[in-house]
Amino acid sequence: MFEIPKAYNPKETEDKIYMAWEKSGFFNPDNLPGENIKKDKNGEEETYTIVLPPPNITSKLHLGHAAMLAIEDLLIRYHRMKGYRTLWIPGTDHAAIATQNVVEKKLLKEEKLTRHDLGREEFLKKVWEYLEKTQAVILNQTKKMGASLDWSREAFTLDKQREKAVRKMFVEMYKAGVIYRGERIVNWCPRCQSTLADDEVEYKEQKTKLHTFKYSKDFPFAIATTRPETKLGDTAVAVNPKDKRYQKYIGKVYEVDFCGIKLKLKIIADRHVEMDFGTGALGVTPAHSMADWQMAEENNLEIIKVINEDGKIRNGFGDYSGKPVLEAREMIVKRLKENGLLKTSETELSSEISELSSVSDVSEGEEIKNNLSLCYRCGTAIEPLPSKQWFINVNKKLERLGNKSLKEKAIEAAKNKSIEFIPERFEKRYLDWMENLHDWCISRQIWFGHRIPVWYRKSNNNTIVQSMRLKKENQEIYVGIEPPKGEGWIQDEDSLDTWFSSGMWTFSTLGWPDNFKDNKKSGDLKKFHPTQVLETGYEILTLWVSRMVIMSLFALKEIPFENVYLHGMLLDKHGKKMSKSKRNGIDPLEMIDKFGTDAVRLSLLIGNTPGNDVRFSEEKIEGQRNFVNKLWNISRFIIANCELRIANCELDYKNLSAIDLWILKKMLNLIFNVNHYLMNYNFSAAGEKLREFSWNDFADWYLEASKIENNKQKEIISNIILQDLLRLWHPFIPFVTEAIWREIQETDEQKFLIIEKWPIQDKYKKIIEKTETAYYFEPVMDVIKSIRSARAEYKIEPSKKINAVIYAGNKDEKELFESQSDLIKNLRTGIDKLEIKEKGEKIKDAVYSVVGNIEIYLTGVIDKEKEKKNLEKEINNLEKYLSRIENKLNNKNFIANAPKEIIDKEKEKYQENTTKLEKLKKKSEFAF
RNA sequence: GGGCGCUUAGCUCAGUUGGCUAGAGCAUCUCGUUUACACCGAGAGGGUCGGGGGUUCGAAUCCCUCAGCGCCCACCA
Repeated sequence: MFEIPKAYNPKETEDKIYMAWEKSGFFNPDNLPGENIKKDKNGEEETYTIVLPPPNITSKLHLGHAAMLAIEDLLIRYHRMKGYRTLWIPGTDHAAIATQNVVEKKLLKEEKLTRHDLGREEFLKKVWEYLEKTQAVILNQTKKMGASLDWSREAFTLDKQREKAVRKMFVEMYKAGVIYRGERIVNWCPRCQSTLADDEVEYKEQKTKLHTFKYSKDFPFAIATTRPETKLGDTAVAVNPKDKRYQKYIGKVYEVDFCGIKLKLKIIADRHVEMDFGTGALGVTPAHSMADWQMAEENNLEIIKVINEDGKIRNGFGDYSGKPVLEAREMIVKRLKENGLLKTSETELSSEISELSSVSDVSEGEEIKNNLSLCYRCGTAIEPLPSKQWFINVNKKLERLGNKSLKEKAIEAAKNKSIEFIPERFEKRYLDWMENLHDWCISRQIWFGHRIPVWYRKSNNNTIVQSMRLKKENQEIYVGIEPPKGEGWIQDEDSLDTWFSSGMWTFSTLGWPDNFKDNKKSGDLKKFHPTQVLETGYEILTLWVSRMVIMSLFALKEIPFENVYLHGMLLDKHGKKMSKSKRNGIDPLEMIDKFGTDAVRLSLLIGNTPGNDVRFSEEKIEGQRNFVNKLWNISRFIIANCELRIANCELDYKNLSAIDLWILKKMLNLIFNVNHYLMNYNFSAAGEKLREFSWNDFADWYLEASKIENNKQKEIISNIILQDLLRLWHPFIPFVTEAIWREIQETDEQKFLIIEKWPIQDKYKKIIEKTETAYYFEPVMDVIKSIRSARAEYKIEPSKKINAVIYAGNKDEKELFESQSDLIKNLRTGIDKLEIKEKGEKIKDAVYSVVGNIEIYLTGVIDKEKEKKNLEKEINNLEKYLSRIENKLNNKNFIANAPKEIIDKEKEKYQENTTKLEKLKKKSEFAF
């Protein structure tokens, strides 16, 4: 026995066990023993698949990852044991922009070079060199968490196989007319030199100056803007159609000289213009505002691009050209002021204008609050620019989807519950997002990533395109997986949005497109797609989850996953987001080192409900570490005290004692509850039930009792329960359970807990049915608890023995107590002489308590005052309680309206407690 | 501006379709080295369920309203 250490030592066991698991090959579903696998009605094997949300190659394991891994590994291990052919696919994401940024920064810091100094090829070499070093880190850390991922299927969003898939996808979407090249206002980050998707833009509230001015002396009214420099590209002025002040101007065209630049402005009406803001008139700059672009489309306006990709004014705008926007803004404000066109505190505009603009008291630059758009990566202000980009048309009706668009199908999937969200409320968020979805811009002006598989060949005709629209392009286009044959082809410089490749993750990892010929799935794709659950943080629901749906619908005409489980964010103990800069982060690896992986996993699973943020602290982990050790010691006790290791001997069903039956019933219940909670993704409740059973029921009662009453039966039952308990716990805390499993093996043959069968209730049902034991153990527990409680209350020294008399109330219970008298005497009760009677006389000078029909007298302890007070208190409480029930029962409406069970329950409670009250009162009268 | 979530014991959180005297873990207090475990055992205290109103026989739970906190989406030139 004492060769097993007193405390569980995770450090010594975990790595060894992980290596043994890997060696066993059971992480790979192909290696799972066939006889264990469930079959469906058609005789097909049931599978269970999760794809790991691929972490960025440059990231290190943080608590968010740890929570994700704990949850997914739990689901995977549970289903593997339940007999599904279970697959969990690992991989990493190239995270194009993020990675490129990291390498660029490093390059600048270490070598003082920009990527442009190196050129595309050289720069990419640097990126790959960097990856060599970082890519393995996160995956090794993943192993520390005990993740049972099938490493033989490891993938990377930018490896050869995925590159092929991405290109094929692009080509197919292009052929289907879903991918197109178009021009649109994009969020342009002048620093990253790249477009950003809508959801990559962050907003920051700031104060900015709102300028009110007239374009020129001969323009009839003033407009207001925060960005005077963009007004160089205005082609219209918009007013609200209901605005009486401006109605007469609508439709007119003015040619003005705006600070030296000639503008042609059409007055248009647009209902989105707010009359109360500024002057109620808005200069329309189609090239540099999303909203204005929209107006330009509707009113067929000319589009003049003012600002370049570098954030400076373009050529052709006089001395503004080449100036950064802020500088140009100052120049324009200055010039307007000089010309008396700007409304300032000193200079009023002409009377006509001031009248029109009287709504707001505008000075040279009234401070207003607005939201500045920032790049989510580098924080640089975003410049909306028109640019040629590749898009996915989400609204195009597709023959392959029954003449529905990708957007419609994606909405349908959620509405008809083909895809279910846990928690449910996220379905609404998904739908809101989908319903407002615009075409998805998939091209990014970065070098690292999947380069767009499009090649251009210029023709000689070099016409200058006046408008920015793609009317005439004098070039040939080739879209294909391989570069085209022939001379003069140049590949598109841009790369694809990271989400394009990660959106394909469920099927690109399962062999698409090779496993998809003539609309038929084969191989892994057939076996494992659609996957069962996608588990991730709710913050990337729209960013990633929705894209996966779209991509899968297009490529396979099926959903990528059946369920989406979203976990919350992990906050520090004060409810703040953990971050490196705040230094409030808890490093999971440090915690693993200190408390062991199982403790970390358990603390992430218990007390964490789907979709809700959790506050996390080291104390939580410590508490779970204590439990892990408790489980270790429970096992240690059983191993030491029972001769048999694997219980394969028959139970003598007839001779089960009350406590045996009790624990078996508890176990039956436990299996039911754990299954129920796990199937409903309520991991926390499942864990709590397991903890409660293991610690409070099994250890504190059953094992304690078995010290007093040790027999073969108890050894067998302890063993049966321990084994199933280890199975039930395994998905939560795989290392310690596997370690114990090794200890209880009879043979040298290595058997792994990971592929053991999940406990079934039937086994316990059968035992319980066969037994002739009729008693419940609960009354014994009540008596024992009552005695312990009295001992503590009256401060009886633990070493001091007392005597007890129990009036059982009826014959059955009398027999029960007689059979359990050893336990009643010795389970931390310190009873010397115990008398059990059916009923009897009141006993003077004894501590008295009542449980149900049972009366307990403890003698050898006398403290009349305390006894009296306690009795009075209890009687008082009981009377209050009874009067509450009485009121209820006397309430006609209650009797008329409440369901029968509820009324019966109340009546029962009333009966029981009335009897109890009577007994207490009698004792009280008798004793005092 | 629109939407979602949260507010329950000192702390962190459960509380399924309204129905046990509202629960758990941690912390606190008392007692205890009883041969698996002090990372332990026995016992105890602690809550007007954010405020107000309503529906109902009955509300932590449903509705309205107010307040505070957090998140998401959109965006005003």
